[in-house]
Amino acid sequence: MSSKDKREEIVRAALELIAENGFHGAPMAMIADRAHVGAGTIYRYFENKDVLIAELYRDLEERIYPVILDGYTTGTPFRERFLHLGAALLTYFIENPLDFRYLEQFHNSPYGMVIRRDRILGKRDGCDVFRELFEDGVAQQVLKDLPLVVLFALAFGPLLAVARDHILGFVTLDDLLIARSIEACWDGVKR
Amino acid sequence: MSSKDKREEIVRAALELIAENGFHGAPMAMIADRAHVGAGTIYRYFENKDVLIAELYRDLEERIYPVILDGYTTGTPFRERFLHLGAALLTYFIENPLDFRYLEQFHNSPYGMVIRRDRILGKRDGCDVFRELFEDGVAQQVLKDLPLVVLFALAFGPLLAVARDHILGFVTLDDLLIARSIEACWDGVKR
DNA sequence: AGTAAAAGAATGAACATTCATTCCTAAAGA
DNA sequence: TCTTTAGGAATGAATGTTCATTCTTTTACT
Repeated sequence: MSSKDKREEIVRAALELIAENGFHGAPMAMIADRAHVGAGTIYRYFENKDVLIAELYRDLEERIYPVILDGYTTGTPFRERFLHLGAALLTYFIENPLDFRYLEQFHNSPYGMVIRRDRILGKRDGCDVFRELFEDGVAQQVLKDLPLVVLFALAFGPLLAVARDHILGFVTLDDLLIARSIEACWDGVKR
Repeated sequence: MSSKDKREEIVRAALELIAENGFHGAPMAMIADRAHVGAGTIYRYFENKDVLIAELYRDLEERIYPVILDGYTTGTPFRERFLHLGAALLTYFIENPLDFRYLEQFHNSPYGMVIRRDRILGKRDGCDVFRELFEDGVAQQVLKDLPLVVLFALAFGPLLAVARDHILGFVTLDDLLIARSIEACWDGVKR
């Protein structure tokens, strides 16, 4: 197994275990076992568990980003752009439940809070399509006249909640339900 | 200190620490310290940590319930009832951030999942105002024709997201913003 | 005094991390 | 070509720490 593959095995194993059982249901020894790797080997690739968790998050973001931007064009009307991103995101989560669950874990942890805080209070990074889109929507007066943060909450809150319910098996979303859910998110933020 | 008080001190300390630092940032010894109680004493009141966590949750529900039902009447039009419950809930969370944070922790843990599953997939208990309200709204055709679970997600998703952002200090909600946020939730679910 | 409650030190299990050792590969020497 | 040998990679047992829980001692009440 190449060095690259080994790193990927570790990342995959960690993602699975953390998504399924949370950070504390994923001891390093268990991650090592599932990756078919010695416990010490993980530390050749990641300084410690926190670093592993953080890099996992970055890997994930990089994987998601191109997928939801596929077919996204800044030229189309605002509503269409919104619906595109929403549907793409929701679809991605439904097709990659482990990714979703990992992100949720990460989000609700001290690690995630810091990132969220940085992102919301200014610090720019790759993931600014959403910010740009929403700022645009406010400027064009197609969105409600509310603080950006609130608009984010109104749009992503229900989206994530719906995704969670699907992934936990409380409801089964087909393409129609996905589209109608995103429309509902739109109804929440549109002026 | 009476036996009742001691139990309450333990509950209060546990709530604070868990809300602030998560389940794993709240070791029993620390809870004991903050409650001005010996570590062993906790075990006179709660069989183990899991039981403490679960009872804390039940205590919390019992405290919230009467507050949000205050002034709620089944006679008024659907929209009003929805707005009342939404605003009451959001206001409660904003006034009791520790309660909110604890509930979030609980929600995103194995403990909470089980409860959620039971509640959604039938098993009735005290907290059925919401279910009744929503079933009513579907029957009256004032709500979108979507599965109940999805309607819940559309209504509570943004509400909780907004509460979180306020409590984490990403935005400051005043009465107007609260009202407008709930209105937006309403826009999301109304037909 | 006798009993129940409280305290906090002791225990042992779980875990992240380290490190002495083994394994593998590939270059060097014959 | 075959053998030796260095150097990095991998391993997993050992370590030290953190915690929930238990146990023994101390305190307070009747």
